[in-house]
Amino acid sequence: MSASKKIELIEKALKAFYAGGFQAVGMDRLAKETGISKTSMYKHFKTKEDLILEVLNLRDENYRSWFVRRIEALASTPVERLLAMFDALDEWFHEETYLSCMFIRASCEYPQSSNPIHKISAKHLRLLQAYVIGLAEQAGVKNPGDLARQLMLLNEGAIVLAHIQGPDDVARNAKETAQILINHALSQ
Amino acid sequence: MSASKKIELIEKALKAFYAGGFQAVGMDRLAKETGISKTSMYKHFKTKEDLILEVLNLRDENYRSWFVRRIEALASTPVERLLAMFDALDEWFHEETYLSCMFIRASCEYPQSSNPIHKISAKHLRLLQAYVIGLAEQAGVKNPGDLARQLMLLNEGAIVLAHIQGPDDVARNAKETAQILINHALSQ
DNA sequence: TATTAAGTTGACAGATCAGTAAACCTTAAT
DNA sequence: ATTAAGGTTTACTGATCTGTCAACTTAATA
Repeated sequence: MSASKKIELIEKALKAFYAGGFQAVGMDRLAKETGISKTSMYKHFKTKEDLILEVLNLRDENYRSWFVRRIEALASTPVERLLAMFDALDEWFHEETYLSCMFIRASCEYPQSSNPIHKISAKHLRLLQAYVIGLAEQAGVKNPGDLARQLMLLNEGAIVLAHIQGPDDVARNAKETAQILINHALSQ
Repeated sequence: MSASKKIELIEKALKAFYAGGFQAVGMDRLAKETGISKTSMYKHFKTKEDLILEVLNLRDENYRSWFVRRIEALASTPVERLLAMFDALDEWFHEETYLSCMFIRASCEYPQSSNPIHKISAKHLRLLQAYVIGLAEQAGVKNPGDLARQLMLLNEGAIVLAHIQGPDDVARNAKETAQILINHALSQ
């Protein structure tokens, strides 16, 4: 399979799995929706699970890249950036296709922590948290690790609530909550 | 099907679906694991989805009942109870079988908000939030709704992080974060 | 132009899926 | 002892699942 065809497959698979679910979308349906034959798919992916893993890797890279760039576009200082996290989330929540975070979805469909699909979800969260710790350090708070963990709680909670209850107000509430926590962290 | 057999089926189905996933666990496997024949199951449940809905209803009742009783056992005053939410969560997170919240799991496997399974997840969250608003009101904060939403963000965030990253420290971090938010709410 | 590489099509194997049915068994009630 | 109710066993239908294969088509390359 040519490299460009492979990327095309992964991108299309990402959309299909996100919209329909990893288990609900089978390889026959995936072939129909992507326009790529099963034989081609199995030329480059040993199994369906291998494809899912590549899909999650691509999603991780794309999401974190977007997230960082979006935050940097929305705010200039580290403190403002910590808050801008939630502005970025708000944009994402209000996308018509929003259906929670692909990694939460993956870890729910494959709940055992030993599962490679689940492990990628854990890695994704570690990388996100590392970024937030970085912002918290730049913001000059006394305990950047603590603040980062607090904001991660809000981040993940907002993602879930926006999906289950609808996107309105969730990110705004999370941002207001973050403001309180950041103010508190700065006053230590 | 006798009423007691039906409850037994729902309870055993709850365990099987929680451990393995709603879609991954089929009706044949469910029959093997519950010791109840498929013919019996279909005498009382028109479809697999009907069974899942009953499972979620039972889980909702059981969980909220346990949650309220556990919090009341752990703390006496409304403020302490708001914090004790996270002590209760901590106990749950450290159960060996812990695999996130069944409603987050359900909404991830059935992500479309029009799906009845997804709707039950939304209802569960509304009921939980109503309870927390009640505690916040009793605690005498100026904006109980705001505080309740903040604590729900922590609640859902903690549930997800405990599942994906492991249970250690998650509920404790959430409790410390809640303390900050409660103190802030009380000082308004 | 011939050859090679990459991809498609349609069929297949073996398994599992949700749901149904007939025949049978067990238990409870009369 | 008989009957009714409730449940089980086994097989079934039609569909879908993952993954593979042979034959074919299209594109790229020498």
